[in-house]
Amino acid sequence: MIDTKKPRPRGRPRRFDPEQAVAAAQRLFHARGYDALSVAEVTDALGINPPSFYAAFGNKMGLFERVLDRYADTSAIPFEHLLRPDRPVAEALADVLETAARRYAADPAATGCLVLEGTRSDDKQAREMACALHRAAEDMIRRYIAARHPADADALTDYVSTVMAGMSAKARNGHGLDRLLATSRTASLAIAQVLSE
Amino acid sequence: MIDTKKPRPRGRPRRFDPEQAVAAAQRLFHARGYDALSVAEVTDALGINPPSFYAAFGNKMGLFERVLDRYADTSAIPFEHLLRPDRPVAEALADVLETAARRYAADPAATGCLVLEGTRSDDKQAREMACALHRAAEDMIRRYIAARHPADADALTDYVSTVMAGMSAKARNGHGLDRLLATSRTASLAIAQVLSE
DNA sequence: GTTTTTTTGTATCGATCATTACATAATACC
DNA sequence: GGTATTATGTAATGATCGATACAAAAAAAC
Repeated sequence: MIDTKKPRPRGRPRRFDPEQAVAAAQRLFHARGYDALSVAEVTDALGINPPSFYAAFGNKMGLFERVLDRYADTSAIPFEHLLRPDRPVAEALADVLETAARRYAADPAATGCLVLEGTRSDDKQAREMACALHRAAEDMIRRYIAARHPADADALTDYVSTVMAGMSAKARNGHGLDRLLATSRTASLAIAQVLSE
Repeated sequence: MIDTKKPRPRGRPRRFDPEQAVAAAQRLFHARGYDALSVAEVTDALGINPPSFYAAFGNKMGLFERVLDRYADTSAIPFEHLLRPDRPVAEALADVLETAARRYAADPAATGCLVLEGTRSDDKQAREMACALHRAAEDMIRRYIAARHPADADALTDYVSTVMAGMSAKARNGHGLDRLLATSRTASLAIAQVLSE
């Protein structure tokens, strides 16, 4: 049995758990967006004062970075699981869109995709951080398509990415699970048609 | 010949033309978005002081309302012209998407759709004002489809609207005319397939 | 020329934003 | 117990936001 309890650090102990705070902040950022969510709202929700916040996370961007990393680990679309080489490409991409529809509507208080919404923030740093994650996801899709349909990879990746961005926007404008699912299925028709040529 | 020059009003004359100011503000709002654009930037760009601004437009929302109306008149997609009963529905909808792609990429300094971006503002009033225009456009599309394909009207309207929202987002994230056009054409494949059943 | 009306320029308002100075409290180390 | 270390609570910082108070200026009306 390995010693799991870490030795207490030197100074005064924290009155809050940073990991738990990141989890709570993820819900807030997802619900309200990076720009609209103020540090004051975060500290109020966490029951802490600004100095504790800044000591733990540096600044608003620092917390958002932690939140994006956590989102990628816990709530983002599992591309590695969906984009498997042992299934038809069209089927895998349709599954991506359907999964996106389900996630974007899963929590009515935090609709859409945190990353996709982040790519449209007014804050340059937050935007570029979200764009980096977004680009990584797009690259996975592009490489997956290119392995078997290299000629269609770029255009189809743009299409899938555009539909996902649209579905995230629609989810935030009130489209529920049923409408998003129907849209994802309609969108998948185009994918099948492109890849059947 | 009718008297075209209006009689000079009573008090001190304005040093700027409100119509011209709305046109300039349209470019600013389109380029930066409702939330990110400050009144100070507007007054600086117009070369006027805040009191002149508020006397002419009431407040930031008042100017945005004028801008949205002007956008609907001058820069929005001409649905009345595209959605004609004398052409195939699939062709008309594909034309809508292609026209959207062209408009969203037309001005590199003001990409995407002013209305669609407005529907995602953090300001409730601005958002609802843009949503009203957006809803009107969606209703036109829905009625046009329903006239000949009533069973597909709702789902297909959602799909077209989602693709447009996605293309607007992509335009703002750097997609140029070529990529948007390719995406619109891919998206149209699904429309044709749905309506050919 | 005086009055009335409207816009202008200057200067500022209170609210909110992200962030921090500073003294105190709570812990480990010696 | 004394000291070093870290987090805390109170209170405030400068910046920016949308919006205004107020008096002077510029025109028409009389």
